[in-house]
Formats: sequence, C-alpha cells, structure tokens
Amino acid sequence: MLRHLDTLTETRYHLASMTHPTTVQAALDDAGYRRTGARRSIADLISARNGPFTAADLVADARSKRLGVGRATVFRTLDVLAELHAVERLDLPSGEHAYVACEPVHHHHVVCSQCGASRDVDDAGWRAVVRDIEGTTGYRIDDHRLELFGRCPACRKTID
Amino acid sequence: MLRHLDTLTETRYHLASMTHPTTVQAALDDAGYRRTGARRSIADLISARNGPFTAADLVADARSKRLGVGRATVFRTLDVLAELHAVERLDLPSGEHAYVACEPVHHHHVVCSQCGASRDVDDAGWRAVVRDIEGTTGYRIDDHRLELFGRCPACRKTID
DNA sequence: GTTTTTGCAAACCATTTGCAGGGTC
DNA sequence: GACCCTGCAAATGGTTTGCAAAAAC
Repeated sequence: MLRHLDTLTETRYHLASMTHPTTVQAALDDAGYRRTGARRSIADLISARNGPFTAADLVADARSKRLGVGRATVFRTLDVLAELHAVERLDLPSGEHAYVACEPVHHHHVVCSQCGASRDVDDAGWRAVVRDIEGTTGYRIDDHRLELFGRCPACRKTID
Repeated sequence: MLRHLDTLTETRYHLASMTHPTTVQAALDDAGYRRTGARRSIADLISARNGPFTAADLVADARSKRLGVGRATVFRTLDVLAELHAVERLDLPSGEHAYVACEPVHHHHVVCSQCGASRDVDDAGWRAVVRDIEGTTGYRIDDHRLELFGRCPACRKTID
C-alpha cells in the first residue's frame, strides 16, 4: 500500500505537512465511507501534494491524469475530509479555499510566500497569548483562526 | 461634520472597534479620492455599525435607507478602504468577506461568537510568539492573519 | 471640459445541488 | 437488491466588470 514519492515534482519541502500516503484514505475508511475509485484517486492526489492546494488544483490534477473524477466529487470529498480533520481548510483572501493534509490535532501552518512550502507550527507560547488576551478583554476564547506567511529558509538564501 | 450616533439600534457594544464617525471618510479624503455622495453614504453606514459586517449588509442598509447606492459601488469602496487600511477585511469560512472599521495600525479583533461584538486586541506577547516561530521554523514571517472567537463578558453572564 | 465615479446588468468563478445511472456492500 | 456515490449540467451566490450617463474637480 505504501506508495513511493519518486514522482513528486517538488521534493525539497516535505517537512511536517507531508502526511503518510494512506492517511487520507484511512480517514475515510475509518469513518465508514465506501471505498470508491473516485475517493481513492482524490486521496492519492492529496497525498502526492505537499503544500496547500485548492479544489481547482485537484480537479486539474485529476483531469490531466484522466482519472475521470468530477468537480462535484472533489468538492464533496474535500468537505468530508475537512469534517474528519484529515485535511485543514484555509480561507484565502481571494475568497476561495485552500487545503492542507494534516494530522487530526489542532495546529497551525506557516506558508512560504515565495515557494508555497508549508510547515506545521507547535503551540510555542500561543496558549499563553490566548490566556493573556482573555485576561485583558474578558472574552472567553473558544476558537481561532491563524495563518502565517513568510519566506522559508531555502527561499531566503536566494538573492531575490 | 461630527455626526451623532443617536440612531444606532445596537448601543451596548461600542468598545474599541467603534471608530470616530468621520475616520472612514477622512481616509478617502486623505488619499485624494473624490468626495461623492455614494462614498459619503457608505462611510456613514460603516461608522454606524459596530461589529463586523459584510458587503451585503451595507447594500441592505443602503437599500432600506433608499440611498440609491449600487452593489458594485459598495464593493469598490470597500476595496479601496481595505487598501487604505481604514477597514480590515476578514475571510469567513463560508467564503464571503466581512469587514470591520479600524485604525490604520496593525492589530487584531476578538469577535463574540454569541452577540457579534468585537474588540481590538493589542500585541500582548504576540510579537514574542512570532519571533519564537521564526526561530523554530527558520521562516521569516512577514504577514499573518489572525482571528479570535469567543464569548464576550456580557454574554458570559447570561445563562446560555 | 476633463477625469473620476456610478448604477445597471451581464459576466465571472468557486462551490452546490438535482437527478438518473452506476458502483459498493 | 438496497443504498451510497458519482458525473453531468444547471443553479447559486458573492464579487467583478463593461459601459454610457452623471458628478466632481
């Protein structure tokens, strides 16, 4: 079952956002969804990606590989995966959505503004900040949305 | 020029997100945009709101007050205001955008998940967290997006 | 009078939905 | 065989755009 990653076009940035190839499919299986060709294809396409991707990206992937997977199914499957926390949904300023494969624990990503490589970030003082904010505002914070953008180490080495 | 706020329907939560009534208009003036009726109307509508609002909200406001302001103009003006940082643009999970009037300095908001009241939040340790993340990931963070949700003090006093 | 703005309606584009056929269990 | 899934195409809904008329400078 373990699939090799030799075919990846970008191999430099697996890092933390890289998920085990079968994790996505497993999430569907565990939740009792039927093992269909379309879902398997989509799971594979997601596993083959490293950085954030959009639904349109997957549709294009599926199309170029002639997998015969419809737009609607891509959206439906991404919806399910997001609900299962097999994938995290980001809200882009453009109004469209991006997704990243991830483990089902809450965490955040830094996305490179140049090459798009993403990394997970641990709670590093984050909890403390939330507590502090609760103290000064009186609000009891129960949810948040955090996205970080910047240049990754590799890109920073380039002149520009 | 100073406009009274007596007509506000919600008066409980001015708090920090409440901007001086003329701030929005001033931003347009300062940037050299023409003083038109439509822009003045929109500036007023924004100033009359406290919490986050959507473009559709403003369109509805304008319509109910028969101000004769078109949808397109609302969007165009919000775009300009966001660019001028007279308004902050939030990306809702639904894919639509919300806006909050704010001062042209970078800061964040806590939004009450129950009544919608919002407050500004100072940097309270936030900078430290960013520095820490830069240290552990090697990324040089130059932009971020942060939204906090929780119940405000007033709502927490209610049974549920 | 020139240039910017505006409103309208049509265009866009990501996402959703209705539905009949097809695959899974 | 029953029910779940899928693809297609049409519908949706927020946002944008083309354009001629209107307003600001």
